[in-house]
Amino acid sequence: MIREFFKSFGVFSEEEIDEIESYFTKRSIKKNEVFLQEGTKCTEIAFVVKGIYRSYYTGSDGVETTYCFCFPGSLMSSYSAFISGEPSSETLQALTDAEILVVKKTDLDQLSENSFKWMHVLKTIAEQQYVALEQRIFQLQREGASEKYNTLLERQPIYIQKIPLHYLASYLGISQRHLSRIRKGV
Amino acid sequence: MIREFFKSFGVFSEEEIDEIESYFTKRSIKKNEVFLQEGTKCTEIAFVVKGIYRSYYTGSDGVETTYCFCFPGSLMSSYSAFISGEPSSETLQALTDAEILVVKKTDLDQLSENSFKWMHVLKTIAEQQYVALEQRIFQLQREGASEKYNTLLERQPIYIQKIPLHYLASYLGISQRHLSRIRKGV
DNA sequence: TTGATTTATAGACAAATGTCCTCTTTGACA
DNA sequence: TGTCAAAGAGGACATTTGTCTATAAATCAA
Repeated sequence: MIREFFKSFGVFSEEEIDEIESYFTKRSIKKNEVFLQEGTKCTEIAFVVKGIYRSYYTGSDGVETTYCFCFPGSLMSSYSAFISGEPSSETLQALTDAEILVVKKTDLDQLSENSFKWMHVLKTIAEQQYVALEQRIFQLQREGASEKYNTLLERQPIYIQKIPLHYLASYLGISQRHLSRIRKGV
Repeated sequence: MIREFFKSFGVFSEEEIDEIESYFTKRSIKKNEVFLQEGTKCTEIAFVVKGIYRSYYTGSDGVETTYCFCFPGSLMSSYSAFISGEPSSETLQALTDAEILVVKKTDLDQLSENSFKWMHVLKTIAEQQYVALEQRIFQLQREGASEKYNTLLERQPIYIQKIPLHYLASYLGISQRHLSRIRKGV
């Protein structure tokens, strides 16, 4: 799975992907355990093999807001904290028992500083992350609550099946009460 | 101004910046003129020297939503369209008489394919864009309308002075009627 | 200057959404 | 298995926000 992920960038040879794989260490995480805690630095990045993760941040009022979810086949980190080196404003927590492949940020930094291919891949990742966020901005900005839910149903039906509703509501920027209403079709 | 911009990445020599400058062509644009039209491909990127630009997209209902604003000292393009090569979903329009420095996308693509420094700079730009969007997500997701307006007042007071309110309202994802109420302090 | 357009405010009302609370179901686990 | 916590639905009501409309002020072009 991780091989396909790195192949998809279309720049690495089989041998290089062998080497890439060797940088990653397998780790198992139990439900509700935290991979990265708000306020700490992001020193490693994970590739999700199994399970679902949730990223959330805590407002000044203490309320937790769900920023996003991570599914198998994709990278997981507090990307802003990874980029900046500053303490993370997000917490990454497993919603189910999970399995990840972990790589040190220092390894990645070193690779990118010394390899054009890696620099290229990390640029591509940054761009992909940007495009994904733009889509969310469009949604948060112009859609009403029920449209948001329907868009989610269409584009990411797996979200609805696997994730507790109050997290989804928070992700969509609405209250759980209201999401319940929407689901009822009112 | 554009020299400072490229110097800020900390990788280019004075001579290289001379060369970079030579890729850019000056262009004047009148108020309300369009730099990039929704549905067309993004073949050039601009550095804003003077004036304010607005990026907006049109929903299936025909309503225009303001995605962001561009001020002097920063790059302007439909970044998603620039990345993907697909037709832009945004229109870039001058809100005032403006002056920009334009570079061809093909030039930039060629530079990044052949230069580690450029690849590095473009990666950095992508990351900066990501971080800025994340901040907006946080705001759109968890803040109420009046908080959004106050945050805007604090962080980007220049927005409020220079930009018509209905664009600001659209940018914040609220109606102009409501923004007017908020300003009145109700 | 004059007239037209844009910009900002605001009243009245309807619709959307949030808060607080309760109840039922489900699932985890001791 | 029994108990407890988590998850989801929903009633009642308050608040927020949107829509439609009108008006005044500001801006701009002829």
